[in-house]
Amino acid sequence: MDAKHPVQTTEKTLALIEQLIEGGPYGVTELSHELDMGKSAVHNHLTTLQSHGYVLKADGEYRLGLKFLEIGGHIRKSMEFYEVAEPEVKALAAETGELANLLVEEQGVGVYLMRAKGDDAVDLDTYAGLRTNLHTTALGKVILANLPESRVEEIIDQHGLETKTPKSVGTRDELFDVLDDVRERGYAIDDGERLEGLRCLAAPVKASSGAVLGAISVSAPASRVSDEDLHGALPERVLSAANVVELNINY
Amino acid sequence: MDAKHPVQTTEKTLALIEQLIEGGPYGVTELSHELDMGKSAVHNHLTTLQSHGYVLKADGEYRLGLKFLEIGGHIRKSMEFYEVAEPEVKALAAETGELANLLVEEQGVGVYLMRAKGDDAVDLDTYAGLRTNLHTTALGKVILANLPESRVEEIIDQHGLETKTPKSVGTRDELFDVLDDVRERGYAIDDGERLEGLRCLAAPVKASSGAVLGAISVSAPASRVSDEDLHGALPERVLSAANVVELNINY
DNA sequence: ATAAGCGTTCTGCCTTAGAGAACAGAACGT
DNA sequence: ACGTTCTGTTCTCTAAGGCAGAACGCTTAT
Repeated sequence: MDAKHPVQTTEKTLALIEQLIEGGPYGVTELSHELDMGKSAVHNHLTTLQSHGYVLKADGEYRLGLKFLEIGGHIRKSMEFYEVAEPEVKALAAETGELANLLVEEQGVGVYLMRAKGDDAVDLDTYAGLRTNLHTTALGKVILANLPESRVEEIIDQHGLETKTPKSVGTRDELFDVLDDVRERGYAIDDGERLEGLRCLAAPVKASSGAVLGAISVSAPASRVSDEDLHGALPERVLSAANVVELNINY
Repeated sequence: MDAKHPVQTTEKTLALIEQLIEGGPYGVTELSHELDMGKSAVHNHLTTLQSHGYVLKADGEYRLGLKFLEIGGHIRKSMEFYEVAEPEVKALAAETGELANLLVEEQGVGVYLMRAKGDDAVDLDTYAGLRTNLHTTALGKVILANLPESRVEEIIDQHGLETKTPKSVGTRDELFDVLDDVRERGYAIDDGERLEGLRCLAAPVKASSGAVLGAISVSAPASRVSDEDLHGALPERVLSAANVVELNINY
């Protein structure tokens, strides 16, 4: 939703921050060209951000500081869901030896809260804070499957069904069929849809109200996950982890 | 350093964000009282932040979203030092079974980039992004010891020498004596200074230029770290980890 | 030396942020 | 059902201040 009465000055500051995220470090002149702002305006914004710790100057160039990490870390730490789930996800990674992930939905997209690597884990370039379309991962699908249908429609309308690989779900009907399966099974599977050769299994974490809080998954190369595992031992283990989190949250 | 020509509108937005960090979720009216701003101003700022994903509205209340985690994660991931050091710190935690940490200096304070927990690790409430005064931890001391003396003076002037426990260094002279020791030994020790019963050992990671990039540490309860360990096997292991990082960074 | 680049400062016009009032809706106790 | 009192949101108008553009000091290249 767009703001009815946006604070334009703030939007300029945010545009500047977004630019610094993309590339950088930047000089004042460079940024002023990039953003179509006067040099003085850019300078004023940068020094303001700097005095509050959001931006640093080194060798005459400006870049973002670690204040964003501090704020992000603080926000994550204040989430009960994260605090309860974190040890379970780590345990899951340690026991399976693979990559375990924790995802929540925010504004219709998935946000990774953390990942934990087991001894043999593949090294995807996911990281805490990374956003992903919900329909492209097992984690996302298991969340979509537990949202009201109307909300799913909203999310599709807003974010589309952009597809990463030929195997991905590409149409609305296809997605709803998949979500039906997920609901029936209780977990979601991604067999090479996001990344060729990568198998992924996700289970939902639900509050006592039935609302979905997030999802837990394990990702592993297909070579190490047999078809039997994929429908036997693995879902059992992931569902059990999700269940422990549910119990700990709902006391 | 304060901005010469601060963008006051941006400062109001930042004040609002800082307030949302502290507590929340907040309503518009509540925030307008807290920050001495009109309701319309608060509302305009909040909706502007919301439309850019920084703030979320749920049940009529506003709170910060995970965009900060995304930005922070992105910034951290783009730091070569972090990318190289991260696997070493994890290995250190796994091998020792204790808590391993990674810290960098920014604007005169220490910022934890990550922590990794071994099987027996104590659970301190540090987290990625957390800030700490440099003189209060082994990590910080090992960084101070590798900065130019003039810079150390600056940092003390700016941040003081506030002390957490009676054992901490409390005076300028005492600190410089400690830093001399650290330089001589090559690593820093914190024996219950920050937290009673907690022993901590830190080693610096330096660029080929000699500039200190950050520090690696292991924290463990005193009951599990004998005096011999503290000056024998443990520093050897931590220094080795720091050394590997140095080699990987300097190719 | 000269020039061309940078970041920073300055000034004054004119955009615009925001106080305050008005409004719509929800949540109360009566 | 009713008025009351919260809330978040919209509106208007004017004083405040953002910022374009010019000028300045500095470093680096020619």
